[in-house]
Amino acid sequence: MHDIRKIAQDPDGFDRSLARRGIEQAAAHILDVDGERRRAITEAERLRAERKATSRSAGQAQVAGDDAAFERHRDDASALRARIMDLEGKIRDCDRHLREILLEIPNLPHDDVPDGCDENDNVEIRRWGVPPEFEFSPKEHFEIDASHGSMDFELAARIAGSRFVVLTGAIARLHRALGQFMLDWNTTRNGYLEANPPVLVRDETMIGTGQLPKFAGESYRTTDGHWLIPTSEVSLTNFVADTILPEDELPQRYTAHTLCFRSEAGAAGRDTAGMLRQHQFEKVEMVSVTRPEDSRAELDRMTGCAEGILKALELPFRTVVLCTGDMGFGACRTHDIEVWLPGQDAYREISSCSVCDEFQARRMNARFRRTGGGKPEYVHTLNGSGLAIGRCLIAVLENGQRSDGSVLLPAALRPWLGGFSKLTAEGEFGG
RNA sequence: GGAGACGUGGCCGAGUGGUUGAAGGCGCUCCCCUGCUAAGGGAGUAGACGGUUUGUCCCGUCUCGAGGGUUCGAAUCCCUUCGUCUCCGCCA
Repeated sequence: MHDIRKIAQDPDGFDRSLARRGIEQAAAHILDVDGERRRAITEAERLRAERKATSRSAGQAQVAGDDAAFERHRDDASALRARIMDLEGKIRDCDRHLREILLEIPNLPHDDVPDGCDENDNVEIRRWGVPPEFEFSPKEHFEIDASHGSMDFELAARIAGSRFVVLTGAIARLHRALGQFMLDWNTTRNGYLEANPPVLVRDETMIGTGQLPKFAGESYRTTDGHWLIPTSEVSLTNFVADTILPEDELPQRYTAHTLCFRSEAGAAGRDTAGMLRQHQFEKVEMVSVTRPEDSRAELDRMTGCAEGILKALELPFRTVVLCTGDMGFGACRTHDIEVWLPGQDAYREISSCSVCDEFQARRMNARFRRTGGGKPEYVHTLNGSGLAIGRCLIAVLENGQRSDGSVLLPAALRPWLGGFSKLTAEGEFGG
């Protein structure tokens, strides 16, 4: 959500920033409605002050036993009432209208974010690792012998439909190990506080992080009105909703391992094979809440945390800055980390780290107060995957595959795999 | 799911229609006194919005979980909603 005062200071700049994201101009309309609202407020407040004094006089007259004066004051106040209610209705309409407009306008990109339309215009900022060489044609994760019998899409389709999978045996355990490994890594090395939050949330929570009102179709809703979170960014970031934090409690860093649910509306035909894109998946998330002056550095820190996990797992990756056209609704700047998938011969997104500045904080009313005192200021919020677990499983399988159908597993996972470091072609642990 | 109770400022806690933005206590900040610790005295201590100003000054309005309503006037009455707690039922 944007600050109307900032829009008023530089309406053209606001519209220019929107244009970079391909959004048509909005400042003039917003300021029109706001002007109308202000005029109504000023007038209503004037009348209310008058009514207040008149009502007080009526009360005093009644106590004094002056019936004539009481009735006169009462009637005067009564006459003001209709005019005030009229204006209050107008103010409500303006507020509602403004809110509707503002809630649907995306965040503005930072100046140094590259312009562009889609993922083709994203800018690579670094690579790590070397894609492995294979003396055979590397397979996709679901084709590899080691995973073949333990990754059942037909069974999942029978019980749940498309875009689900049933994992069994060693693959299921490997998947679980990845989640545990990442969560432990984030708490012990990256300074995040582990949290286990609700995955069903209310409307306001989804509005706070920006999923609602505009993207209702991308998430699932229960019959009693709850939403299934598409990412635990929603739950974790809203920890600070409606609070005023002391400055010395910033930054706050949370991590969680949760299920995530996405309807994948509009993704028909994309990534239909395998478990790259599912309605239900697991993700370890990182969320930071910082002072405004610290958020940009926090984004680099967070990106580094996510990259560190891939390094520990010895998975080659590249990091890109999303262009203005490819950024999410609430972000000012986003770093995507793309892991190398030999089976696809491509880098694919496995983490997305974004700084939202005060965009989400305004929506959820999350503020802090400087140690020296003063007015509360909005915090800055950041979120990033650390990492998407299902996709990480894919990367581990595809990068570790060998010609005999077995898979070498990253050494870092051994403590979470009972000491094993290999999947046999039969899908059993070994080594 | 059934029955009931409750939601007041950083915290505790008064207050059932008229100068109550809100007694009192605690905490915190500043000052005074006392002259190591302790104790005592005084002052201050919410947010949002609008106007004014652009001087971190002033004025006004709103906010007693939230949103509506009744009334000349509501923290106080009514409705809706969210949350908390207790008892019963059910349940991983």
